[in-house]
Amino acid sequence: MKPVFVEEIHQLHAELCQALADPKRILILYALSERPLNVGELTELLGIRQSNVSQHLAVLRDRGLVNAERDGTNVRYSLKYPMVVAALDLLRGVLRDSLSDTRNRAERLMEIVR
Amino acid sequence: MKPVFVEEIHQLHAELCQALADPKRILILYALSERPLNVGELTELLGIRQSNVSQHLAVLRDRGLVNAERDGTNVRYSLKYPMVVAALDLLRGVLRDSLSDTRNRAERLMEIVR
DNA sequence: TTCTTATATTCGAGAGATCGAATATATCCC
DNA sequence: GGGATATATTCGATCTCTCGAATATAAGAA
Repeated sequence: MKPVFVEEIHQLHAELCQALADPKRILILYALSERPLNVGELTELLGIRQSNVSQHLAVLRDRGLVNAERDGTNVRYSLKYPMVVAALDLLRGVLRDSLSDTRNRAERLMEIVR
Repeated sequence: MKPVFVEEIHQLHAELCQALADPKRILILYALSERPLNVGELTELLGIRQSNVSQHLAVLRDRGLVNAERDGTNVRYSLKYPMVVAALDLLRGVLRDSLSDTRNRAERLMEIVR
């Protein structure tokens, strides 16, 4: 495998992470991990403009992370790879540890300052 | 827990993902998962400017993903949470599946077009 | 066809990310 | 102290992201 392809893999890998790098898209993915939802339901859930929801869904579609199935006038979105949510869960664990570390460090510093 | 805090968690979660959303930072994290490295070694590995490496390391530091330990004139960086690389591995798996799906779809389409 | 509802796309403004170049800081050695 | 090396930061240009507003498309009902 040529180095140029290796770099392209890392680019795609980064673009996948980029798709997760927005709080609303994270919410969308977690919601879809429960059950498929159409755009209207997601719009109500997120409490933002419908066009904005569609824009975020377009990002997730571009990255191949969701399926879109038209059902009459609705479009039903579903999660394509549950592993994405597993990855998000791992990162949430990292976040928890990181916050805990930060808090403990702050507490130690407070002891010294007191 | 108040809704405002829930939203802040999703914001932090997204910021964590954002830290992974760059090919060079992904390479840095994978390299550090093998062993701690100093800035010079990372610069050589990535083949980019030293200032750029420092900038990427600053992002990872800000998000609390790496430790930086000064050793004389060098600074040794190490991975703080191996789970981050586990999450990257999961996403790489998703990427592989996604590419495989795309290829298979293209093959089926070629059958029809032929 | 026209009307209505659901969803998608386009556009432009503002915010944010990335880079190289230049400069600053920190440590060590003399 | 001064000089050398390693790393960090700042600055400005360019690019990308996100949003709301407006508009476009698609399907169904009348």
